[in-house]
Amino acid sequence: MEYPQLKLDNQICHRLYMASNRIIRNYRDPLIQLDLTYPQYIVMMALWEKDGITIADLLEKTAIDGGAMTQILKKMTDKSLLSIVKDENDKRKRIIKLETHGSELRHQAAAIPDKIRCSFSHMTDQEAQQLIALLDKVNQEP
Amino acid sequence: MEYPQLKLDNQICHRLYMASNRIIRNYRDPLIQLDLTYPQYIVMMALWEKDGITIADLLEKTAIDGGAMTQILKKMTDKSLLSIVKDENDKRKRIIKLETHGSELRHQAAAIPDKIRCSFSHMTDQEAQQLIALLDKVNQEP
DNA sequence: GGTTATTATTTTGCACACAAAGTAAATATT
DNA sequence: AATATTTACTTTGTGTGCAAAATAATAACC
Repeated sequence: MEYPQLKLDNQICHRLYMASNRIIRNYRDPLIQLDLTYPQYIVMMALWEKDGITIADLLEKTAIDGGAMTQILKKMTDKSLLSIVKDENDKRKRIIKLETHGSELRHQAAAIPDKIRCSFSHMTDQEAQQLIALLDKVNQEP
Repeated sequence: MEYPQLKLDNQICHRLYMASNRIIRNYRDPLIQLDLTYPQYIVMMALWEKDGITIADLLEKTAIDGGAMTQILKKMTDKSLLSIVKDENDKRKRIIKLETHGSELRHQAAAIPDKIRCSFSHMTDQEAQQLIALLDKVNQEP
């Protein structure tokens, strides 16, 4: 083969692309029960961990795009999951606060089976830990 | 912590999501030189490997969404990268054929540095092979 | 203290992922 | 052979990723 680096089978990025799409797709059904999309679910997980943070903090924690975040938060506000409050100390900032409905959803989310969560029935715990470590290396890149 | 499975740090899927987005983002600049998006680049790689295949074959090889593929191929046709031909044996099928411009782009694509291609300056070859094997396990899932 | 630069967020425009519904042609059923 | 089913692909609508430009408020500078 003239250019082996152009073979799809040799491309880590294509495997990541497929794996990411596949897992998000597997989440779709359980998340529809909660009336959440996958990025909205990430926002919820960030807020369940720490409520009342700024949008900038949320962007850093979730790695969601800033432009998308505005739209996502607007939709989540419409669903009464959270509210967006001005920071009185610094009026450029917005603070995101969970509403009752958003907090309560946590218990339902915890019931999503781990098999669906990770979609790794073929994978041992050790392999999962290995995968996490390798993905962290990828995510350290600039 | 009440629900450790809801912690973002414990989520393989969130790491996959970040890693996939990051690598595709890293591809953006070199691909802009070729006037390609990342999914269009995947289609090109599939065709450079095997020209003259059907859309169904292309969908299987690339794991791109069917609805998106129609639009992607239309845009690539407009850029004279390929043409879409009816299969005379089975008129439901379409055969995708590279045009001259599409074939020639291969040499430019081969010049994209491996560091950008894989975005893994922190990663040894052995770790890359490990990651590939683990991602293949993920991609075996239903 | 007024101008400039930086930070935090929003807006806009394009491309794609996905589901669901639609179309057209081949195949299966009877 | 007429109907039904399946296959191959397209269309539509919503949500998101991304870059670039816009807005607004704070911080920095002279």
